[in-house]
Amino acid sequence: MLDIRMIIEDKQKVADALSKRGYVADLDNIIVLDKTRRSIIAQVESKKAQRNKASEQIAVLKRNKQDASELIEQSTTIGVDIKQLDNHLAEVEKQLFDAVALLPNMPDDDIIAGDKEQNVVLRQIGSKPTFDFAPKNHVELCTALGMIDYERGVKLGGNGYWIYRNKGALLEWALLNFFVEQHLADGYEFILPPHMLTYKCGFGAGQFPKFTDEVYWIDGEQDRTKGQFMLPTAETSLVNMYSGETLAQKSLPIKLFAYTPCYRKEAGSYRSEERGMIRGHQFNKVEMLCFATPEQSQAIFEEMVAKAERLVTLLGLHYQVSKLAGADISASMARTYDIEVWLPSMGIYKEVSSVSNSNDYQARRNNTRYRDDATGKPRYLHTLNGSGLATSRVIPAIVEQFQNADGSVNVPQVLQKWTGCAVIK
RNA sequence: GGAGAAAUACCCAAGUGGCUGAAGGGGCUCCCCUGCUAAGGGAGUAGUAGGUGAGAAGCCUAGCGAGGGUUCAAAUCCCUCUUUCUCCGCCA
Repeated sequence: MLDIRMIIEDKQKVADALSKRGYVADLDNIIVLDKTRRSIIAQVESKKAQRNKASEQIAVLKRNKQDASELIEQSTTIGVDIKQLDNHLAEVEKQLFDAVALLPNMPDDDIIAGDKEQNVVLRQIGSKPTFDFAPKNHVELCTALGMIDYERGVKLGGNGYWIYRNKGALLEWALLNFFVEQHLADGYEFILPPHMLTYKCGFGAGQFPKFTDEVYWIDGEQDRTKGQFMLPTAETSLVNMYSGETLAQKSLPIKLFAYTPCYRKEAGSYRSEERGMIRGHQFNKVEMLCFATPEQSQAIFEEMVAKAERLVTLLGLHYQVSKLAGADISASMARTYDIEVWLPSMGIYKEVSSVSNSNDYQARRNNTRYRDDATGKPRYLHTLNGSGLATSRVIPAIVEQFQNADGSVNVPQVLQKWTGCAVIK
């Protein structure tokens, strides 16, 4: 949610920032609605002041057993006007709110305009592995090694589901353990949230109303605002943990991480290059989420990027870090860096972590504030999130980058204490 | 799933239609008094959101779990919802 005041005071700045996404906003409509809103408020409030005065006088008269019928009549008339104006006001406010809620976040100043093609690779770590044999893709490898059962997964869950088995399940679990261990070492708090969330969470995270139909609803067919949906990422739950609250400044930054499966419809997104575990309806992810003051937030962002990078580095994977261009940043975010691992079979770098700063966009939507020590006033805080990491993208990278000529796969050293083996064959 | 009870400020709590934006207590902040393992006295203590202002000045509006309604007037009466507690049922 953007600040309406900012839209009114500096329309051009907002329009320019949004245009970096290729987003054309009807800000004039918002400004007109706000003007209307103010004028109605001025009217209805002066009427209410009148009525309050009359009520006071009526009370005095009644106490003195005097006749108040004239004032009561007056007050009745005022009441009719108030009701009318209030109804009109509610209508205008809803229109205004909906219009502003639809606007995406403003990319930070240093974010460049344009789509994916404008993304900038900040750094590449490690190098592409070379093979003196014909490398296989992760679907072949995982199937042959009995790690993933794609066919029976479809039997159970339908298209887009798989089963982790045997060493595959062990490797998955090892990754999760590894991530948890690392985040705990950094002092992040471990959270296991509910997987089914209320509409408000989706709105607060900035995913609704735009993506309302891209999550799984378990009820609320008639009225989505009363239903529950399966979370598409732990961010949706974590970012709403303190909604409606005003935190003490000294409690910030708050650093959390959660493990949850993520449930996504991913309707129409299947491409042959996304076979296997690249895009499923359910995948495991560890998510980091921080609440920070505006002053802290940039440093926290860098910290989270560094944390995600360290996980990939410790696994020994070759990866790169991309700074996303305006149109590639999701709607709620002002800045996003992707960490992308090399997938030999596809010849591309695929995202395993996306670290973003929402600034106060989400906090405005879910009303999360902190009390500023200097002014004593509440202020919206900043929310940051980042995967750390999504396992469904990491396992393909591991099996493909660490495969041997005989079809076996080397297990990253840091995971071996959980897998109990150095090679999966 | 059913029945009942409750929700008031940092905490406890009074308040069944009008001088209640809210008694009283605790806590906290400040001041005064007194020297001794602390006590007493006094003052302050609804934050917030919104409108109008140059304005963290005034003035106004809203705000007693949330949302509606009745009324000239609602913390107080009515309806719906949420949460908590108690009891009953269900529990792969």
